[in-house]
Amino acid sequence: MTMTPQIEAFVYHFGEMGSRWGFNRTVGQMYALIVLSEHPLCANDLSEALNISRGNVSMGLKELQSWRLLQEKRVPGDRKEYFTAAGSIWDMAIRVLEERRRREVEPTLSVLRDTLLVAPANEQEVYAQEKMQEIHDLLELCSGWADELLTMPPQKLKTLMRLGSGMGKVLEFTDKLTLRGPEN
Amino acid sequence: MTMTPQIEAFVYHFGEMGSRWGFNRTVGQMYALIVLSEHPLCANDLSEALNISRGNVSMGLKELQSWRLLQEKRVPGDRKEYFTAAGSIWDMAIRVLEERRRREVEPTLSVLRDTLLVAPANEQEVYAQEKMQEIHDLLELCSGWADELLTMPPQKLKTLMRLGSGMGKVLEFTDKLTLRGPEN
DNA sequence: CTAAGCTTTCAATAATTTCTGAAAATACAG
DNA sequence: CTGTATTTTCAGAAATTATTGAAAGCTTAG
Repeated sequence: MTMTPQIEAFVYHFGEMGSRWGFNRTVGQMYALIVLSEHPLCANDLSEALNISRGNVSMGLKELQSWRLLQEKRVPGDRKEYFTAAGSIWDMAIRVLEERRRREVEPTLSVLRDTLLVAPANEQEVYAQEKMQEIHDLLELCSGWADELLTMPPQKLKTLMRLGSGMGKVLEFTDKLTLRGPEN
Repeated sequence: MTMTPQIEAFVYHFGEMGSRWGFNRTVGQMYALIVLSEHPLCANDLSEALNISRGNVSMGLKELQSWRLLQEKRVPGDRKEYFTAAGSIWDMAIRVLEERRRREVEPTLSVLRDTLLVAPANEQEVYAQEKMQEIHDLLELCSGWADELLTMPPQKLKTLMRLGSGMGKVLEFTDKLTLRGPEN
């Protein structure tokens, strides 16, 4: 397992970005390499290609699996476990978003809900609760919308995204509908 | 400056989540406290309330300003600088998203564009480039869509988000339109 | 059952990030 | 200007996070 300079460039870049996506450098590198490899890779391949210890690879694989990003492959007569990326690039994006919502947004919503149940004890808390309510409502709105989008068939979602500025027009139309709808 | 237990709970929680949003614990705490405070806070208020050094506060404020999240207030006859949150909660969300796209997605797109300009040198790179092209296209689609959404008047965006499952129906309608449109 | 081939675990260590506090720089009232 | 209040900077310390590697734990072919 050796990486070509091109592949190496992307793998290292993705490693740097990794922390932004919720995992650390080596986990990012591992995933990038797996995604770019046509054939399944085993732990040793990763360890050698990325120059990281076998133990680190093991932990990284566990992490990637907790994100449901890997597909395990077994080769008959070979005891090693091999891995490829689970699903398409689109699937990967959806899984990362789902998982991040679960890990980042839900806990915050939970804290906010708890806090908002308690009556404000003074002037200061009245204001703070107003703000927390706003944050709560915004997060809940976004979270619900994300749900909606993520469960949509990918093809439909792509259509929606490609609508571009057309979306404004569509909205003017639906605006009129929802004003007469059950909510509002 | 003392925090009530309620406010403290949220401030600390937001500190923990902070790293997910692109800044560190104390910067997250500082921002949460500023958002929840009705009155402008100065560096000393933050330093005392959060038990962090004056120097740390100074760096944190600089960081928050680079995200365009603070509004500076000056009190006549007082040399200190005071800060409040810039804009509404909604504005804050939009700024964080804008900034994150700039800091996280753009660099990746740039690396991908560069890499995709070079002809694949072998079998392995042919496959890798296919995948990188897919990633590039997805990122660009999302990035362009985010642009669209973020420049939309907030009221319109809220309407769109509240559409919920109605969006599927709207899409079936627009599907027919775009099939006849200039693209596709 | 046994032993070889892999994987996992985890204490120790390394690397990175964050934080402090004192000194330097800046801003401003008088 | 001057003197003081305030902010910024940054080298070193502390805290956190990531990584290693050796030992223990599985798994499976024979």
